[in-house]
This record gives sequence, C-alpha cells and structure tokens, in this order.
Amino acid sequence: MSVINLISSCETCTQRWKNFQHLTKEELNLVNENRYEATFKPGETIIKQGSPTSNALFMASGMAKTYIEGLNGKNFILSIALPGRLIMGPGVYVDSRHTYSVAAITAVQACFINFEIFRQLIRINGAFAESLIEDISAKSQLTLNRMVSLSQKKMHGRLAEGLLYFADVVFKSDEYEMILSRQELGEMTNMAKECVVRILKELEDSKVIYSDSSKIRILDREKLIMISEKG
Amino acid sequence: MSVINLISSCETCTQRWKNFQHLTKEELNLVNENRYEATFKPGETIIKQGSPTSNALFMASGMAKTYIEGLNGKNFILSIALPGRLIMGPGVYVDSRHTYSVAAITAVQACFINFEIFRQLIRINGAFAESLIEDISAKSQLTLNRMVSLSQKKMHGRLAEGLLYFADVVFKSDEYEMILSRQELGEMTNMAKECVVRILKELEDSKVIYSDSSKIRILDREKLIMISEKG
DNA sequence: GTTTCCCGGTGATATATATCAATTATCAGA
DNA sequence: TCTGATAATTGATATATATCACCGGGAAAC
Repeated sequence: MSVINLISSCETCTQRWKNFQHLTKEELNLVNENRYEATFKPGETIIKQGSPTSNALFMASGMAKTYIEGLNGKNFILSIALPGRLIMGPGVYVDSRHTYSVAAITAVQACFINFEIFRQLIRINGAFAESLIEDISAKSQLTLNRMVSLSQKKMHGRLAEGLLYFADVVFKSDEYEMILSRQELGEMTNMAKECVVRILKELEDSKVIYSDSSKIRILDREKLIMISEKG
Repeated sequence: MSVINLISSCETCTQRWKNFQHLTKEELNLVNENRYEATFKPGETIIKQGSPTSNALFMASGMAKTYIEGLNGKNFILSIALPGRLIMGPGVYVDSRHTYSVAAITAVQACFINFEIFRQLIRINGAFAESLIEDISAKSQLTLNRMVSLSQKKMHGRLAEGLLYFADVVFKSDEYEMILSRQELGEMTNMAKECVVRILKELEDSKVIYSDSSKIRILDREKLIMISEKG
C-alpha cells in the first residue's frame, strides 16, 4: 500500500460518488481536504473486519471483494466493490467497527474520507442525508433478496444468479474474465468449490455458457435467467 | 381492521419510537397530526409486500411477523415486529414499495405515519436523519449476521439461534409462549417443519429446553448458546 | 353434532450438497 | 528450467436435510 495523491481533486474526479452532487462547492471542498489516497496490490487487505471505522472508502479504480469472515474461518463474499460506489458497512453506525473485510482483487486505487466529516455533512445537508439513506436502502434491499435466494434456491439457481451478477453489475457484458477463484465463487454462492466446478461444467455441457476456467461467456442468457429464477 | 384513535397523542405515548426524541415539540406535533391508528386481529395482514409505501408503521401493542413472500409461495420470516420499533422496509427508498409483508400474530394496535411527513423531517432535522440511519444500520447489521448464520450454520445452530431470539429480543425471558407454529419456525430458520419438530424434541431429550408445544422454557442457556454458536 | 382443515408428530425414503482422496494444471519464484 | 505451491478437476462416499405418507387431535365452519 503506497500513499501518493494521484487524483487532483474530488471536483474533477470522474469516479466520484454520485451522491456528492448534493453537496455545495464548499462542502465538496471539505471532503477533498479530508481525504487521502492509497493504492493496493492484488490480494492486499484494504479494510479488516472488526477494525475501528474512521473512514468511508471509495475506489477510483480496480476491483475488490467485500466479505464477512464467518464461522470456522469460512468466508462469505458479499459483493464486488467497484469504482464510484460508497463502501461502508452498517457497523459504522452500530459499533464503529467494520462489518466486513475488503480485499483488492486487481490493483486498486482508493480514497479514504474521514468519517467525522462525512457525519457532519449528513447533519447539515438534508438532501445529502437522504441520498445516503437511499444508498443504504438499496444495499439493504439487495441483501434481503440475496438472503431469500440463498435460502430458497438450489445450487444451480444460486450459481446462475452469481454469473448474472458479474455480467450485469460488474462487467456489464455477457463475456468476462472470472476474477474469482472457484473457491471464492463458492464463498459467494454458498457452495463447495467442487460443486462450483461441476455445475459450471454442466452449464457448459448444456451450452448455456462457455467457460475456459478464467473466461466466462454467456451463450443462452434466457436459459441462465430461467435457471436463476426457477432456483 | 377497525380505525378508532385510542392513543391521545405522540407526546404522551409510552410506546413511542425512541428516535422521536430528536424532534422539536412542533415537529412531533406534525407527526401526531399526520398519523392514523388501526387495530388488527390475529392473522390479519397489516402490510402487503409489493404494495405502495405511503406510511411508516409503528405498533402500540401486540406482535406481528414480518416476512418476505419468496419463490414458489415459500415465506421467509424476517423478524417479530414489536411495539416501539419502526417497521419500514428499505423498499420505501428504492422503489416506493413494501419490501416485506407484515401480519398480526396477536391483536395489534398500529399507528401509520404519513411517509411524506417523515421524509420532510429527515431533510430538516439532521439529528433525526442520523438517528434513522442508525436504526437502518442496526437492522442491516442484523440481516448480514442472519445471512451468515443461515448459510454457515446447520439446523441445530439455526434453531437454537431462533429460540434465543425469542428469549432475548421478543420476550426478554427464558420462558415464553411460542407464538409461531412449527411451520413458521421453519420459515424463520430455513428448515422443514418436520425438522423443527425433530430437533426441538432432541433439545428437549437432552434437557436443554423444556417444551410442551406451545410453551418453551430454556433450561440450559449455556448449552443452547454453544449449540447456536458452534453451528 | 358432524365435518373439515390445519397443526403437531413420526418413520421411511429421496435428494441435495459436502467432504474426502487423488490427479492434473498453472504459475511464480529460485 | 526446475520446483514447490496453489488452484482446478474428478469420482466415490458420507451427511444433512427435504419430502412423502400417514396418524391423531383440536379448533373452526357448517
């Protein structure tokens, strides 16, 4: 992790969190003056679950995984963190601890913004506060959907859902590089890595996807969606 | 569902949401003037998933279940709604639809507060907005923990967790009336009703709990916690 | 009072999924 | 270029959990 400011200012940042649009020029300046940048190499931990929360995190470039370190050292991958999104667990407002860990998958350029500044802005700027509530609500909604999927769908459905998540949210393309290992894909869809391998193969055999271990291409999107929905 | 105002005002209400403490007298009055009461009989639907959100819900008395209607008509019980708590799903801020359904278990006296008023207060009162964020965050944190439990614990652990939830959160007592049917207990812990019956019996046989189908008494709390944590 | 339906309960069985053991592929250093 | 180390893959097996079929009881409906 090296610390050199590469981004000149929040004002000109192309990956800026869209909710910052509710801030006045002065308020945005306040954010800019209270941020620091850092870069991370693949595999490096950006945020450690349980550590005190002093900052809100944004990514300027790269990809990371957010995950909960659960029982018996088993991880549970929550999402792929992307540029332009706020990365801040609910723990900030509960016990001032990070609810989940974040680890870089590719090289990551990150911006940390002092949380006290953040909190201050929420108190003085109603529109900003509301936009934060919207952001949190959207995440919460996704988590609930996820919970229902995990408990009511079978493996095929969960894996299909995972593959569509990468296509629709992460890469916005039906062909992509699978940045997670089979093990991690299992941690995301709650299945053993062996099962991931097997079902991936089944999907390939039935011409729903093409896969060469690092690359995934969705061939029959209709069918993949059906598998995902039918469970 | 009958509509008669039984509670004289928010100001004197003993079951008032604690976050209302951040409101000024005038603001609280605004809330009071824009609420309406209703009572529900056991089994009645208070809120229907997917319907438009025009109100925030509070309960003055009684108990209800909040649940998501998932795939193939399978329900997923999220929590037991209790007096003094805000009952408002994230959908309010996402698509203006209720994310989950709420149904009365006992007789319920409820207060609906116009959501536009609520939204207005969030914009003008920073402390109130922050307290709402805290409330949402706490729920979000619980949901994440729940998701990890559901995916990493086995049936015994999940059921033990459920029993402790009733003891610690719902009734604040180690002896209580089980207000959910075995079927519903299964919808809460993600297991078939037959399995609920069997494991409940196992717990009774090993003297961890006493149970006579409608009553539950925790006999060995230490052990129950251990089962819950070990998975 | 009878009927109906849902709930609790039980045993047998089917199914989904995890685990184990072993083999091959891949890739970053030395 | 070799060489561990790690990941992908495979088949066989074990385990957790769901489903099915059935019974009896009680509460609500007729």
